[in-house]
Amino acid sequence: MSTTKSLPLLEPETAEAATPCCPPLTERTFTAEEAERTAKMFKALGDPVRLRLFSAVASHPGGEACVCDISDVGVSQPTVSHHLKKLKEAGLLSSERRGTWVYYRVEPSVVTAMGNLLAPAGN
Amino acid sequence: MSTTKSLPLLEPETAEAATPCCPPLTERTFTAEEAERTAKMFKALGDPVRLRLFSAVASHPGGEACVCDISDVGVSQPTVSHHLKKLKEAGLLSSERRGTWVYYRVEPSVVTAMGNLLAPAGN
DNA sequence: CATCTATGTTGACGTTCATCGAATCAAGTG
DNA sequence: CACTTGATTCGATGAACGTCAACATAGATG
Repeated sequence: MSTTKSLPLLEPETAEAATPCCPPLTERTFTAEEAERTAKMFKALGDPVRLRLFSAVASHPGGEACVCDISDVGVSQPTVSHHLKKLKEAGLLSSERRGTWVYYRVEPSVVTAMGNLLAPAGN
Repeated sequence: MSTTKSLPLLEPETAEAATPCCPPLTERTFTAEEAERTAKMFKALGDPVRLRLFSAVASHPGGEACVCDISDVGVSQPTVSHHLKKLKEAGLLSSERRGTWVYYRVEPSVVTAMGNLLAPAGN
């Protein structure tokens, strides 16, 4: 697909977006690059369908769920797959195939890092 | 249109997006409506320019800043104004005019609520 | 091998979004 | 009054996004 020049720097799909990134939003003004990277994570949760899919996975026992368990969000199967991919690219989910089914799992460190961006200790 | 700004809840139309909303994402699957509402807040931070503006305000002494102090993000003045409005509509910022300048301030309760969505106590 | 089921991928389509320039308005200052 | 800061509007443009239908793939099973 070769994304074009919209990203000056790296964008190896799944991995880089997951890097812990930045200090709390309250600590200092973000640089353009930090903002670019962090915005991707927020944007990933900025869609209702993705938010539902994410909370479905996150609230499943063990923090993981089969696609078949969570795909009842009112959109077609390819659309579900598309959104899960986005969440994966943002580093919020990881996936693993086990036999017939594919399981998605929450990446707790990334989610916690996002939380700390917003609610640093004692704020 | 500034009615007495004694307390931090917002204009009629902007109020909905600001309501604290939902349980932690890990607690249970979001309903469509909850997802719709919550996604708006994440989407508001899902843009690099808005993220920079927000962190600029949040990191200013006192959690508030004049537009003139933060508008150096590489986009035109109407665009800055546009993004600040979006952040306001999402409930993340509030604004107040003092003399010549307009000051934007972080709404800590809303930001904290967002943080708790992601990082509930002890997770 | 043939076939079924569960997912991922592709390509297209319409919609929303970010951005701009330029103009204009509103509020406040001196 | 002129000047400044910031918000608002308008039209326009290109990019990004959400969605689906159709196709492709991987594993299980017959």
